[in-house]
Amino acid sequence: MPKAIDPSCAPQDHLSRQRAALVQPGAIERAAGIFRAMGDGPRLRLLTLLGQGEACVTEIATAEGEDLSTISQRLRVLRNEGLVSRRRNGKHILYGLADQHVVDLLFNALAHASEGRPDLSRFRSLTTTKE
Amino acid sequence: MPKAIDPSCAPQDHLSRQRAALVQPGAIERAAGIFRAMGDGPRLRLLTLLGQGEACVTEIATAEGEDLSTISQRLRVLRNEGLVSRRRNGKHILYGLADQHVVDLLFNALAHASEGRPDLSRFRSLTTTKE
DNA sequence: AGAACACTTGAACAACTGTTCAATTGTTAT
DNA sequence: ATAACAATTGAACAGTTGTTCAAGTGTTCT
Repeated sequence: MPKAIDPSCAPQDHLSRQRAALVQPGAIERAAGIFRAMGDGPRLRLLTLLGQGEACVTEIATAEGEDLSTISQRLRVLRNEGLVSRRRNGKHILYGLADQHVVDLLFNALAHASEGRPDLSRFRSLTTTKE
Repeated sequence: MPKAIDPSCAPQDHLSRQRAALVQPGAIERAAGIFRAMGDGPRLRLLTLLGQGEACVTEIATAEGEDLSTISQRLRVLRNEGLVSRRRNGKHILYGLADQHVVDLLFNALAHASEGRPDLSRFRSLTTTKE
């Protein structure tokens, strides 16, 4: 029974799929950097915490039960990818989520990762939308 | 001039910010896993390629100029996080993006990473929406 | 000015990750 | 059944990453 059941993978089909430049290569690398920064449990927890509003480093450290240095290092990674905002307030330095894009990414991934949809109602609203 | 300019970081404020259980802890870990899988240039390129439609491993390998094994390993990581779909077609195994969530994450991050907005018009439509 | 607080940084070390290779499985064709 | 093709797997090695520590910067208070 010599029947062809390989309709979508003919040899010439392979050649036709040229390496598409759908997005500029730099964009992919930057996006990967963003994902890499978010691809760490402790760091992602930190972002969700900042999703509730701005917080200073000490505040975050006590909330997470970690020391200042560790938190500062995690924030550095997030900052290098432009995921968090940073402003001084007296002695303290307040961190927040950088923009709505970050909120969306967080929201999207958490929604995907949660079967019984979580309560993210307080999330979007507190994005420090003040410019 | 002894003026207090530290309104948002009083000590009692720090204590009030309880470790919020906005999302279940497992969800954060899973989301981190997803981001980690996407946080690698070659793997992310692979996802954008699959964003154009299903492709078999050989096809992907020639498009990327890599060998089968390397591509297969990358796909394994993506598969472990549920980011890609997989189905057999004759000799070949066709991979695609798992669902709309993945498309959204990709779209979102690429949009964030691109200043001069890229042409992603062909992206959303070809999501292998067939179940 | 000095002391105390808030945070950052570079270096070092352990843990993890990506690629490659060789061997293996599953499918189709002869 | 044997051969050829398509893809997967485990192991090994190199490169990367996260945490911790000790030392440093900048700010406020007295």
